[in-house]
Amino acid sequence: YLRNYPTTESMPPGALGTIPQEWTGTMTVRKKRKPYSKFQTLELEKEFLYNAYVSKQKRWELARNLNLTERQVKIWFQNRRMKNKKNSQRQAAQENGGGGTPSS
Amino acid sequence: RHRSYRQFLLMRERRSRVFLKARSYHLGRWFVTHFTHPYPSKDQKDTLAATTSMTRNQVSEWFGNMRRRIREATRGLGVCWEERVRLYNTVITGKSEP
DNA sequence: GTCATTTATCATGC
DNA sequence: GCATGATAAATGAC
Repeated sequence: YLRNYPTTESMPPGALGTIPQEWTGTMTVRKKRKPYSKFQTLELEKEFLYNAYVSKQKRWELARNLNLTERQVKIWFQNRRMKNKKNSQRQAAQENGGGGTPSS
Repeated sequence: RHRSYRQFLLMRERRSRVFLKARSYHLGRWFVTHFTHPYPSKDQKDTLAATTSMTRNQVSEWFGNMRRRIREATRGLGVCWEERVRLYNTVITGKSEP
């Protein structure tokens, strides 16, 4: 079933392959992750508490006020929803599986 | 059994980073050589699918995602695909254009 | 638009 | 120094 597939030998060394500029032969790097400031996180959390899904208008305002891009705000809400979900699942599993006090 | 074996192979393919990188690069090369119209036809998708061990639908998804993500990142900036691709990473990383 | 998953980096504790 | 968790960011699929 395995068929031919392109190899990395045809690519520039160290290239990610998925960054558009690389396709033209330009060397690029993936964006480094920058943790957000306390203020930024707090404001985002505040809005998240109000609504887990942010509207276009709100997204634009947040991006402007927090000096982020709309893309970053969008991604933050995505990640935050996933975090929320994971936490709820863990809590539910703890309640069901543990069946009460886990210690002593 | 066929299904699970197929699934197994797909998962293994998916786990191979080298494969995924080369696959994207291959599709990306097609993208930049068709800047005037980066919308592969059905036949072109089949060709690309064959050379990358993808399905036609995966190829469609890939181009759809890429066009959308590039367009969104460079909304209001580039007028053509070539310019948008050139600007993409500088917009994402927030660095000023060289 | 979303979600699920993965990747890469930062921050922290040891 | 380095395991480990938290979390931007990227990616494939829907």
